[in-house]
Amino acid sequence: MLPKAYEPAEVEEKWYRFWEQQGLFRADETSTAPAYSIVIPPPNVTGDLHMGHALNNTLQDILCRYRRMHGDNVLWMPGTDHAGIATQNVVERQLAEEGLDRHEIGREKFTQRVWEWRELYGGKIINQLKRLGASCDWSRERFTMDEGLSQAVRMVFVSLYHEGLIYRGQRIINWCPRCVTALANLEVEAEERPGRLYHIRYPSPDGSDGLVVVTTRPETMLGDTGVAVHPEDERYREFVGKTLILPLLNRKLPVVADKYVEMDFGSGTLKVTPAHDPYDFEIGQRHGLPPIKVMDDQGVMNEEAGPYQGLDRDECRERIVADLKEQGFLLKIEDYQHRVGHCYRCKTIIEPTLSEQWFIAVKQMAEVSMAAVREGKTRIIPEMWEKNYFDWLENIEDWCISRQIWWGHRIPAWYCQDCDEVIVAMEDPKQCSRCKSSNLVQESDVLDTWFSSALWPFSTMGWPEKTPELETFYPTSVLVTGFDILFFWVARMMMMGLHFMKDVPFRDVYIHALVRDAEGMKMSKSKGNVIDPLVIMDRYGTDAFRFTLAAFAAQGRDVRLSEERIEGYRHFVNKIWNASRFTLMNLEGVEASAELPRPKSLADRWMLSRLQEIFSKVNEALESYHFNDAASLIYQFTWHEFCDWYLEMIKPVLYGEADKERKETQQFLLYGLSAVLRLLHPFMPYVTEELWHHLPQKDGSIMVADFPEPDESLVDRQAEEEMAVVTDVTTAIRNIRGEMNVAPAAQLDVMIFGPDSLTGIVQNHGRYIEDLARLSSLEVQRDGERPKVAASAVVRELELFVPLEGVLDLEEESQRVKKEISKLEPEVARSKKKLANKQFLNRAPEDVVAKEREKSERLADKLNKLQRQLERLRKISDGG
RNA sequence: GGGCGGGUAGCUCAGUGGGGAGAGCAUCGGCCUUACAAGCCGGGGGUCGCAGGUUCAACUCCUGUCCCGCCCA
Repeated sequence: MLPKAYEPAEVEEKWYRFWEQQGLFRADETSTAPAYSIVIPPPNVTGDLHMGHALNNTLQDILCRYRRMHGDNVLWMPGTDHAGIATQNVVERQLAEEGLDRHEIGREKFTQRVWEWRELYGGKIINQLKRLGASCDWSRERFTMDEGLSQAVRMVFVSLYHEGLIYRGQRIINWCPRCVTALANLEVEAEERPGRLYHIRYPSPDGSDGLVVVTTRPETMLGDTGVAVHPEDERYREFVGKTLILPLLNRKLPVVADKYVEMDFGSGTLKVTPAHDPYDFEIGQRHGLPPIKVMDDQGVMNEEAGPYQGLDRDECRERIVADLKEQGFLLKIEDYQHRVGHCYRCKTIIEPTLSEQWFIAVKQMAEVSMAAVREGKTRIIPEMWEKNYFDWLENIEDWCISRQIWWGHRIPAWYCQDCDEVIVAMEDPKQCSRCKSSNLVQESDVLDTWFSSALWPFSTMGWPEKTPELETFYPTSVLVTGFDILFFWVARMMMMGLHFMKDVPFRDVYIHALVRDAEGMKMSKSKGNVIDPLVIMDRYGTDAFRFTLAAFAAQGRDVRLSEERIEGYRHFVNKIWNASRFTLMNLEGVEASAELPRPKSLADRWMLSRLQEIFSKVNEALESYHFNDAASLIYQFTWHEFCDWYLEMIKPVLYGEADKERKETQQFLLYGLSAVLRLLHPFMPYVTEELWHHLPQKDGSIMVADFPEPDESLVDRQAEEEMAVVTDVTTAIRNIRGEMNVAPAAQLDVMIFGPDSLTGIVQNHGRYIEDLARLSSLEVQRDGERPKVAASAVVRELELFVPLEGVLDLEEESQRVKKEISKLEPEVARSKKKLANKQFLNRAPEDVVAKEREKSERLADKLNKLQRQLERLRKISDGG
């Protein structure tokens, strides 16, 4: 017999090992079964499993297990991402603890250290995914820095270069002085913060007032090479073409007219710093103003900064402000709220800087990627994200892909030291292709990590080789991910997939929400509101945790997680456990039969019929990514139909003497439980597997059992209708029992009056009612003398009486009936009013009117019956 | 400034091709009834953000408005 409560810790590890040993996660690239494939969003090797991963992978696992049970050939491709900057930061910190920095040990030693680090800790998150129950095909695990994937990266780079889509150029890029690397525009997070507006006077050479410029970053004035005004600005027309003097450095600055200048902002003038602002750079290009870089890579002022050389950019700002003030050039400082770019990895303020970097021209690929979604080759679900996808791709700018770090795919470009030739090739070149010089130096930059991630759906399957995996599993069925990487990753995979595979990387993109804390705040270490999934799994079991995530994963809505809710679903796991325990205790001598007999009893007919609807709705929900609907359907059925009603209804049969009847019901009980377990398996893999093995003759894994599909022939409307009468009557009697404070142990006599259509049902299924409502007798008549001292209720057209001679408090019972009446009256009134409205009768569809008539009659009848009962009570107490 | 999402029971959230408002948790009353007290039975609780409009009929459609969150500039 099963223990009284489910202990997750004892079974989880056992079954995960079992699945792996049985090879149940393995995909077969040669199978002809329908293929279903998902590539995992590769977590960072540096990472620990957080709530985002837990949700993301739970949903993927649900889909994979569901499809597997349908007989699909499922590939869930796992792996990790080398996470260039993040990983490099981790190892650099480690070095710092040893008093070293990477430059001391050199590039080769450093990357070796990173690999060592990866060997030691890189498997951590993989094990955490296993803990979650993820049914990935681990035999195919990939890493973005693997040999094969690196080959794919190189192939893509070389191809795009030769197609002219990758180029090298001088541009204003986003520079992180802490990470000492360029970043893509996407990798900069704009953050609102309080700053200041400095009004600075740039005098004319003759010593007159000149113009006042306004800036939030006074230190950049050291790089100013001009001042711009709007060509239509009357105020400054006379200055155009003249020069001004840059304070502190006494540089001559030409005044130019450019439409980019906003006349209404500040003074309507603009200091132009072409080397430190993207718009200024463009203005500089238009007017021949040279860029002057005034900072080095660490954000320290360089020799161009004159007396300020060697100062850090923040110190420099202070000094400049002080100097300007002292020399009378600073006219005003205002508080000003503005948005400042921060590095998405280290939160340092980004410095826009002129720099030579590698870029991908993405406009064309963006067009193709938009078309693919527009044409429905890839669906984005929920649809609302399509708009974001389009907006971003429409406004896309060239992607800066070079990073000045060491950990990553080194750019396969070589510079000839003798003739300036750039060589980009699949094989490392020995000599210059133009001048044959062997004096070649490889580009030291590596590629943006997202460059390799963009290839993930096909690089993991062996591209550029033509592999059976690609043949079978590309395009993948669905990509499951959070909206935060829609641009970083999804859009870029679309571009690369379409460009190199000539087909979309996935048919569907399912975008799920963010996991937040119970207050709706994003979880973060700095806020200290992080809930650790591993702790949760220890405390409540993986199944309860997964089910909670699924139950809250409503489309388009964030998941607010709190432990209370997880605890609630742990109760559900336990409920299933105990329902199984009950079943197993009552299955003695039953064998799992291949063929089910036709159900005869109401309980069996009803339960089977209800199951069919659940099957069809759960399938529908999972096919359309409505995880929460699927979860709550199963929850509702299992708890409130299967356990609360069905199991209670069949107890007398199971405990009874009638062998044939019992044997039959046992069959259905087993079938019902098996169905529930199979429905639940994608959500709760562990407990369902454990229970599966306790069922008679279930040796295999539930992982490969059939997911239930509806069988129309088992749908039994009549049984459902009759059951509704039984439950309504039962509930009404229980209600009386509760409201009248009748001891639960006391058995009641009940009399029921009403039309044959209903009394027939009550009569036929009286046994259930007697049992469920604990009756000593149930008398059913069409009509007759109503018992005098009795509590009553009206159920449909049935009048129910519970004689409570000597027990009944007449006043209390009158109050109870009155309460019923007062609940009913407004409803009756509303319905009558509606039917009195000619407009309604004329314009509403016939069936709606008919339904309203029927309802009105029903309510009126019920009201009438209650009023008669109230009258009877009054007579008794009057006659007293 | 532009875009998107949300405002439904005390809390967290479902729900709509327009036709009698739902769940879980919490709460109240009664039960240790031999699967489960992590349970069972019963009850209470909402003018569906606000204001207009369309309609016989609006939580649902339209317009405006307020509040909250996110994204982009």
